[in-house]
Amino acid sequence: MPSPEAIKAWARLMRVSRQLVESAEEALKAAGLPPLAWYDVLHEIAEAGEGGLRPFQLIERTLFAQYNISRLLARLEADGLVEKLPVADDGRGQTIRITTKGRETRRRMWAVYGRSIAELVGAKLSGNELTMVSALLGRLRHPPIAD
Amino acid sequence: MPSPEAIKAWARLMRVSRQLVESAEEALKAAGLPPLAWYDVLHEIAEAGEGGLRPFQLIERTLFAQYNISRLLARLEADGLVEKLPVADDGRGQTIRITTKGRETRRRMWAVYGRSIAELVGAKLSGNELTMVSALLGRLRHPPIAD
DNA sequence: TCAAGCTTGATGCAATTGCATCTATTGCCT
DNA sequence: AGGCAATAGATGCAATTGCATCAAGCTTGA
Repeated sequence: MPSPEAIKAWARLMRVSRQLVESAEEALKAAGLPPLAWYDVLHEIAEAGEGGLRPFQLIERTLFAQYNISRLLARLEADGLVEKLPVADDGRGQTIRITTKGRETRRRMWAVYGRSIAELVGAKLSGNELTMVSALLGRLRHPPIAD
Repeated sequence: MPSPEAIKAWARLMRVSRQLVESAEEALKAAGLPPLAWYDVLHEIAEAGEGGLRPFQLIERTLFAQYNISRLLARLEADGLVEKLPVADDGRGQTIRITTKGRETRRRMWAVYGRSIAELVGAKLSGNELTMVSALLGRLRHPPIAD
């Protein structure tokens, strides 16, 4: 039902993305660092700055399931990378803020993760090509993004 | 360390691929069908035809870990979708062959999976654009593929 | 020929994921 | 106010994944 071109693009996307994730994950593990998922979350929380983020905002920004975020945050907290603060005007919620140790871990992860990105992607395509890939993939997003 | 273009392309790739997998997986589940991984394996085994495939060949073709293939095959066999045959000249190995029921399941999965591909990818980009995506992603593969 | 090492595939156990459900609040509607 | 649906987050339990290791069979080389 899909065109041969669509099937090929899909297959490439599946294979390449799995391969890249695996490589990056492997590099992190080899450096004795936590998995990619931790970076994603630490990144979002760090971006949020002093104000921190609510878990449900994290769910919107990343693509993790609710229970996944809940437990991931528990692990991050147990490791002292983030702290959970009660929210003044909502007794159910909490605000997650990154700690100094969390920032440090994120920094060390980026040293490895960033290098992986540079090697696996940055070194393989020109700036123009990278921009083109981004634009095309942006149209596959939901919702689509042009930029 | 990576250029902003590389980071953006990477981020897009990560997000889009996760989103697409999730959508396809959801469609299969909604249709009461097995997960994507089963399709991948059934596909490879079906391609191999009467001769079947050895598990280690499956590992080369897909990106699954050895233990993953081992258990996935056990589940497929338990469901009667594949059969394991002893190999004449290698007492350790086995040959995996798809059964009629397996072919039927693969067919029903493709009806749903193929539609997902058509909707999620085929409908979003032109044939030219799809070919371009494939070519660019092909260069990110390991080993890189031009075609 | 036979010991050492490699390949093929399975498996015990811990960690993670997925699913369903639960508790505690909050917001809304009457 | 009072009840009822919706939201925020946690969690028990089953299934899956990851890691390490194992067993069995092959291969090679002295």
